Amino acid sequence: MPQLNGGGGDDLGANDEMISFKDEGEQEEKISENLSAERDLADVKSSLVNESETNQNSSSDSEAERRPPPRSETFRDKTRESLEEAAKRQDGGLFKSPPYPGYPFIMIPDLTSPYLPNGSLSPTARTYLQMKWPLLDVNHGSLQSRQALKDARSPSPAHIVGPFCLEFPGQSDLSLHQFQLSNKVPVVQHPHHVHPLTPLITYSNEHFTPGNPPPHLQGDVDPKTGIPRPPQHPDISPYYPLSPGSVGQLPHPLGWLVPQQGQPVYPITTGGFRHPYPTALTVNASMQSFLSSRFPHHMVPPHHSLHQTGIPHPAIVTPNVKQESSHSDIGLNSSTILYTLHRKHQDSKKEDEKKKQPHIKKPLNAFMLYMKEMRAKVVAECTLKESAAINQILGRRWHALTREEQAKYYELARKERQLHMQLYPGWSARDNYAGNQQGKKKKRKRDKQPGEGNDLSAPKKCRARFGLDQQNNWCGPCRCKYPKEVSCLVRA
DNA sequence: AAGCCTTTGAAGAGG
DNA sequence: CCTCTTCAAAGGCTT
Repeated sequence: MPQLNGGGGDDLGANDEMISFKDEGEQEEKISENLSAERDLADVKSSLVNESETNQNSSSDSEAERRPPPRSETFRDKTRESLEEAAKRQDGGLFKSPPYPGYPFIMIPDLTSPYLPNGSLSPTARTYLQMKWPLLDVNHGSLQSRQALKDARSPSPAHIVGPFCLEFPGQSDLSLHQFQLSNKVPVVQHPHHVHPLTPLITYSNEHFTPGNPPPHLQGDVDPKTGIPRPPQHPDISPYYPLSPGSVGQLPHPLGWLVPQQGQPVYPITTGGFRHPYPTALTVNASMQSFLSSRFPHHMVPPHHSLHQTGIPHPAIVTPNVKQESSHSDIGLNSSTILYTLHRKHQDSKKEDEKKKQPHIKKPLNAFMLYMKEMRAKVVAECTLKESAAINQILGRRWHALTREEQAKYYELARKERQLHMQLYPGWSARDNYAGNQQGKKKKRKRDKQPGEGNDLSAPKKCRARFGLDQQNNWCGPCRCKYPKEVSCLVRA
């Protein structure tokens, strides 16, 4: 695969790798898809959203707007400007300008909302703060915040309904939540699997501005473990566990806006607890020390698995421990957890001794990084929860990205691989193959042949074969047009 | 409980 | 070199 020339310069090296197509049908489909998907989306939107909504939502980075050939002053530019301006007003420069001018995931809270009297935090901003920094006391869970939400959604389009995902790329999270609230969809679906303290950030060191962390983050305490953490190595991947202090020092220009996954790309398995909100409730300091002492070879892989910072690399996953990360653990008292872990540890001790090598996961590729970042947003926008469907949407959006936008992720992935190589010099992807994994069953071979029909890939084939213009030639399932198609693929 | 589904990309295996 | 396969994430669904 082509690699970005890691060198500075631009993402020119990414040109060759931007969009690769596997076969003609696919290519044909993709091309037509790229050209029509947005149109389809627009159709669906327009049929569902009234004009005022549309206008309101038009302040977005919608895919259609993202790539207008003559790009004088795009919407994003405007929104970015307004964002910067608002950020300056609000935080005196806390929020820096985006490192990626074309950053596609700007979700602008309505900073000019009428609900921002006297310069106080707007409800939208409160929502974001709550989402991103739940430790902040921003009317957390209070009636006030709910009222704020309620107020903010007052103009929500109650008429908008749909079993499938409505793609409103530029829609702010809050507005999307408004949609869902108005659609009687379970309350605010803010990204549950987003760790609010580990926003997706770039590798660029320039974002690691040494400064005083926010008061609530003072002391660089791991939100998961509750224990202090050593300073971050400047080279460490931002996808690796970040101390909240670091995060606090990371004024990712859009960090509070970006819908990120809370987990690092390599989910830290501190004590095996892997929860969307791994706060001190999940693992406290004593728990951490217990785990450290009780699971030395579990959690402390060979020397190379510890980054020079002393932070275990998140790519290291010990399957047994991961099993223990059941969400059901939440709510158990510490002694119960300790006992359970102890017993499980006893049970798996022998097995662990056999396989001393921890499972080092593959570094994430560009698309995986993109998915990781955008999944929460798509989930929030959709009523869909099934990852297969979500991934389809993400795949489309991936192709809809501009080269610059994709290049960002290719670059991130490249650095991810570099760091991975440095951390695990002897590691090979082969190590993770099922054949080399003890106790791990080999996945079923997916022998999908191109000619196969009647499978879930059929819609693709019809679309690729006949194109969107000749949908009358499509088979039944294939007529389920995007984005309905996605829901069609989801077995109800 | 384990595996599937679904996406893209990286990397290994094999011809 | 080319093609095929596996795995990385995710979580609901299926077996």
